[in-house]
This record gives sequence, C-alpha cells and structure tokens, in this order.
Amino acid sequence: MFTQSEENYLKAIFHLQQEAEKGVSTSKLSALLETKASSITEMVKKLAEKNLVNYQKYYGVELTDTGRKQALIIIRKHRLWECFLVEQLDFKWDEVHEVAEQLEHIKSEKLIDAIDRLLGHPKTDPHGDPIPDKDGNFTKKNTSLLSECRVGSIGIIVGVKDSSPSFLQYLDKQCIALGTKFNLRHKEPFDNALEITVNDQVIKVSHKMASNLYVDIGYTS
Amino acid sequence: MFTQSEENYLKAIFHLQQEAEKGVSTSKLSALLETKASSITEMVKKLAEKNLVNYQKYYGVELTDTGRKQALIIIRKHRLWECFLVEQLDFKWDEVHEVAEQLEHIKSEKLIDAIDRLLGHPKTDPHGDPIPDKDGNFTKKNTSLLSECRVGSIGIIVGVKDSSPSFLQYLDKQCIALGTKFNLRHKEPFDNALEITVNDQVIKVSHKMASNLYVDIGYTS
DNA sequence: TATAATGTTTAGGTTTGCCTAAATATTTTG
DNA sequence: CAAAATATTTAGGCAAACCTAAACATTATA
Ligand SMILES: [Mn+2]
Ligand SMILES: [Mn+2]
Ligand SMILES: [Mn+2]
Ligand SMILES: [Mn+2]
Repeated sequence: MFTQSEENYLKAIFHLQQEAEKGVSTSKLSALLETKASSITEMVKKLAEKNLVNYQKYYGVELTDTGRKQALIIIRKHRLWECFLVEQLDFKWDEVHEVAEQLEHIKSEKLIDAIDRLLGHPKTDPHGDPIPDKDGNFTKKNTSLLSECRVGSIGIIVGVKDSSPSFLQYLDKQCIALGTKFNLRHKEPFDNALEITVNDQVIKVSHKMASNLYVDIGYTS
Repeated sequence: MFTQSEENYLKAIFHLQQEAEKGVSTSKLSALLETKASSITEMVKKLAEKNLVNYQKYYGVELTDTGRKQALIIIRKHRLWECFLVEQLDFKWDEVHEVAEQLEHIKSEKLIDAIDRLLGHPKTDPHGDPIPDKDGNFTKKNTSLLSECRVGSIGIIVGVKDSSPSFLQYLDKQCIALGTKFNLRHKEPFDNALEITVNDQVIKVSHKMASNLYVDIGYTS
C-alpha cells in the first residue's frame, strides 16, 4: 500500500512522462506538485528504493512497470469518481476534479469496481480523458487539436487539454461541450483566432482556446 | 479544517461520551483508537488548544459545543456513506464500516449533501444508527435491548450495538436483520439464553447476542 | 572552452502523530 | 490512611513529508 503522497507523485510522473519522452525532471515535478525541488529529490529517492521509478541523479525519473501500473490504478479511480460525480450527483465538469483528488486515494478495490459497474464501465471521464481498465489498458485518445485543423473541417469536440475550472466555465459560457459538432469556417491569419459554427451559430474561438480542445475530425468539406 | 487524526479523536470522544456521563478518560480513548495513552494526552492537549474539547489533566476530556458539532458532521458523513454503499452499491452491512472510515474524511459539503439527496435523506444507517442532519440534530434511538425484554414481548429488531463484521455475519447466518419481527417466547434462567420466533421459526439467541440487539417493543402478549 | 546561469542535490530544520520509558498523580485496598 | 496498584503525563525519540540555504552538476553563452 502507498501513502497519499506517494500516489500523487506516481500520478504526476505518469502525466509528465506522457508529454516528454525523456526522464521527468525534478523541476517539472516541483512545478506540478507545487512542492520544492529538494522535497521532490527526497521522495523520488524513496520511490526508487521501492522500485516504483528508475532514478538517475540529475537526469530525472521514469516509472518502472510496477510504478506505471500503480499510477494507472490511481488515474482510473480519479476518472471513475469524476464520472460518478457528474452522472450520479449532477456535479458540473468544472466541479469534479478537486473532490476526485481526494476520492482517488480511497483504498478499496471492491468500491471502485462497484462504482465502475454502477456507471456501466465508462470509457472516458467528463473531460474526455480515457479511463484505464483494471489492468491499466486504455485506448489513447485522438490527439488532434482544434487549433491544428484546416479551415473547412467538420468535427466533434471530444476532450479538453486544460481542465481548469476557469477554462471549463468559459467553455460552458460559449456553449461548447464534449460532443459538440462544429464546422471550422475561418482562421484569422493575424492572431490565429478561429470561427466555428455550432448549430448554425457562429462562435469565435481564440487560438489559446482552440489549442486546448481535442477534436475528432470527420471529413473536410 | 481538521486533520484525519483530529477528526478520529473527535468522533471517538463523542462515542465514549455517549456511554459515560463523566469526562472521557485517556485510557478509554487509548483502547478505542488503538493508540498509546501518551499519544492521546498529546493530541487531547492540541484539541483543547483549538477549543474543541475541555481538558482537565488527569480527569479526562469533554467536547465543547464546537467539538461536538464537528464530531456530528463526521458521524453524519460516515453513516451516509454506509447507506450509500449498501443501497447504491450492494455492499453487505458487514462490509461498509471500514470503507466509511476512509470516506468520512473527504472534505466537500456539496458531495455529502448530494449523497444525502440521492439517498432520499435517510434517517438511519445500515446498523440502525441515527444519521444527524446538517445541523447535528438527530433523534436518539430507542435503547431497549433484546436481553432486557420480558418473555411474551413482541417487537422488531431496529439496531445493533456491536457492529463488528463477525457479529453482523453471525446475525446473517441466523436470519436476523433490521426490521425482523420477533416474538420472545422463552428465557432460560441458567444462562439467560432466549428463544424467539421469527415467522414461526424458533431461533436461539445467547445472552451476549441479545445484549447487542436494539429492539422496538410493540405490545406484550 | 571558460564562465555564467540554471537545475539538482545535500545538509540541517520543522511539524504531525506516533512510540517507549520514566516520573507523577489518582485510586484502591489492607 | 499509608502502601500498592493503576492511570496519566512528561521526556526524549522516530518517520514522513515538507521547508530554506548552501553546495554541487549540468547546460547555455560569450
Ligand atoms: Mn481530474
Ligand atoms: Mn478528468
Ligand atoms: Mn460504521
Ligand atoms: Mn454504522
């Protein structure tokens, strides 16, 4: 069994590993976990001791197979709890993360399996992120960003890269949600702002916003 | 906000206060929390510092109004989670306590209110214990024990005093559950063992067992 | 490629919540 | 009511998970 702190480190290392192919640096972890670099070094040594990560002084860490498996168990719990909160308790998608950060540490396999069953074994969480199965398998989601689409594309919003409450609330205000079908009409050369239509309504999407929206592209008109 | 440890102390003090009218002793807390007496003394001083308990060296502690209110919030959460596990996730009544011990520490008023609403504001938990409302009010349950009933009584099982898994499993095996209607037929003078009938079936109930079952007595035949 | 800038680790502390052993207070009992 | 038994507190330590400041390694730059 692992401490809450250890679990948070494993999760953080997993997430950072997804982006950078190299070892995850102390400073990246420090920033993500909002913990001083020196504390990161200490904990990382402890995780290496327990064979959850490979650690090379000054060159960062990587999860071992055991570490990766454990990280995925926590991520599975986090995302299932987020689904539960939205689907059973009517939480909004911007309200779930903080509570899920707590719930993900509850130790009971029976509990999380029951939640999974209650929800009908969902494949993605309220932010479009994939939910690993009990063995840690999950289908990596499409990684096209709206910002990278060509003008004329038709597609569906399937996920958010930034899932901070402020961004999610902004999406709500703009009537953009997961599953929203859009038509990319125009890209402004000056600032890369986009214009999309949703149900024949024109919505302006800044470049920053568009680069935080994952999409499935259908066909190009 | 309080630490998990502090919350466990408040809950323990509350429970022990229910039985003994005097101040709760260090040794009682030590036994219940499975923590050495010296550690209890330390923590109790900290709680006194925070005005959650009144503490008199050598004479035990009592909850202040603030402390009592806080204890009831935790107990409310514990019992609501137990209901949730049984009613929504098909846990058995002997499987819920351990998980609820973890879930009761999740910090989110919105969450527990939503669980309460989902369950339809239940008044008692799976062991027959009352669930305090948001303000800490609850109706103290009937405290008649089966062991104290007169032969000839008719009644209903409404709660368990001991809610250890082993006792609950034993009750399952004997087909005794909350809501079970019984007829107290005989009391054996030698060992105070009882014979009750449930649906015309005779069940032998030892004195120890009977002294852990709360009942509502209807009328005496 | 030497030096400066940046990133990482080490050394030494702090707080929380626990422990054992010893000291002290209370309670029981002869 | 004094001695013995029991309960409680105090003193001194430990591990986990943080911190700051200083030392040291790596990387960037002139
Ligand atoms: Mn989340
Ligand atoms: Mn999510
Ligand atoms: Mn319980
Ligand atoms: Mn209960």
